[in-house]
Amino acid sequence: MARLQNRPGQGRRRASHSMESVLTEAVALLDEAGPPALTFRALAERLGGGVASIYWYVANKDELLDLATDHVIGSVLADIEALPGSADPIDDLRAMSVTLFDAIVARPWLGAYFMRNINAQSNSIRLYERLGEQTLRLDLSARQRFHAVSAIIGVVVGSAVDLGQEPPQEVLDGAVDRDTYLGRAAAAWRDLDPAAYPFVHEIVDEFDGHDDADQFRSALELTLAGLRLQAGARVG
Amino acid sequence: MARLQNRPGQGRRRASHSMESVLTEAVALLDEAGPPALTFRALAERLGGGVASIYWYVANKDELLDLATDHVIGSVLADIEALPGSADPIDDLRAMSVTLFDAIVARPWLGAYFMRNINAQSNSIRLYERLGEQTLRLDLSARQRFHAVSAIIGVVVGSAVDLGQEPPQEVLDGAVDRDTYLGRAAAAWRDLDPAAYPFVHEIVDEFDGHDDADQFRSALELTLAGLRLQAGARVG
DNA sequence: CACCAGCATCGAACGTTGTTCTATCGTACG
DNA sequence: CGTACGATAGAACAACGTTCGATGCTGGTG
Repeated sequence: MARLQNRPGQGRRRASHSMESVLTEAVALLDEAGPPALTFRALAERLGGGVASIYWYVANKDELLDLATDHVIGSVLADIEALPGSADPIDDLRAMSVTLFDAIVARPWLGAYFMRNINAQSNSIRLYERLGEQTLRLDLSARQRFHAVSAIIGVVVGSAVDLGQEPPQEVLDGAVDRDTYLGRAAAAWRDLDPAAYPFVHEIVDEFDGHDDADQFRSALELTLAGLRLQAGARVG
Repeated sequence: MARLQNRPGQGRRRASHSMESVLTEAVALLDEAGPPALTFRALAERLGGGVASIYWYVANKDELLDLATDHVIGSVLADIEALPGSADPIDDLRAMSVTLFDAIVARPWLGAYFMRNINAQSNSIRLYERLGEQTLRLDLSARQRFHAVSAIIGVVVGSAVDLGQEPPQEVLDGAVDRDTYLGRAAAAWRDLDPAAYPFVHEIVDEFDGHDDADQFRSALELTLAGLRLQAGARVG
């Protein structure tokens, strides 16, 4: 079987990548169509190269996801470090959390992969550090500080996972938009027996057309209120 | 090509399943070796039947996961409904949350699939209802109740996702146990520059050998404290 | 200038997965 | 006895992650 390419001036160019370009295109694929769209073949085509070449930069798909996640966490970290800062550490914690949450809203796939990076990848650790430094300004024990940061990240990720897993494929395809999808679920809830499901009927109007950001902010405020109480209780 | 089976008294028996057995075996596979172990072929072999037969019971793998999740949520729901109940709705919320968390600790795969079922599957909706009914005993607006339940579930799932995603394969293989894995991460943290990472150094001893249950309980207490404050503030 | 080492790239192949197609079995009912 | 239908199953397909072996390119050395 004769090789057809490899003619000097005419043949197909070899692609030349870089770690940067690999991660950038990987993120682009994730942004455009979610995790299922990130395949080695799709990524290779986007880079104009072969499938196996990607393995020179990453050991496997898990590492690719880890690095891609940390790549965008880097820009989130830059946003967080650019925040003005205030006299109240809890206000700063809120601002940082909202920044992180907004980033996950913009990139729903981020929520699922963010947490497993915190212990390992550099930008994620720095983000963890920045959150934690605010707790150093509060009168807490080391254990309380550790738990406080875990709680805040838990709230962010918990809310993010909630909204990140919602689209059941038809929303992503654009066939059904998010509001009508939520409305459909709300309609099913309204069909439930009001006697057996008093709470669901109580809040179905709130659920219908609710804003995820409001939901997150409320959860965050509960945790921050508890934290402020905990810090205050220690002083007096 | 002659068919070899189908001899009357001797041939290989046809398998006869049921929705129950399919879900039970699917859960068993998930319990034994996690999500990667749940394949249609492995499930079919366990059921003693063919691969395609499973598709008579479920439309696709997503539905299989949804139903398997709701299947075990059913037993969690039974545990929750068997709880004694108290005069304080927040105490009841805590007891329910801990029950749910314990179930996810016992089945780490549950955390990843639990949330996307809440809007659709029957047992998950009932669980949502039971949590929500406790908020009906608090002096809150409908919106506050909706957000409170979302916040609590967010805390549970956020903590659960944290501990559910930790094992990076070597822990599951049994090659490395969880404590030495955490210790390894802690050692890496200790190598960081103390001047650049003051918070990480402050809490690394807490992180090393920490108990996930403590971490969850602390996060839950913060949210419940905030909730109690919110309910109390409305009365006076 | 020729040559070589090693970095970087690539096509092709392998094994496994979810899913579908089509054929078949077995039983309850007329 | 036969027929319709609930239920089962083997084989095949496309897509995926991953590996293998071979090849191109480039900078330094003789």
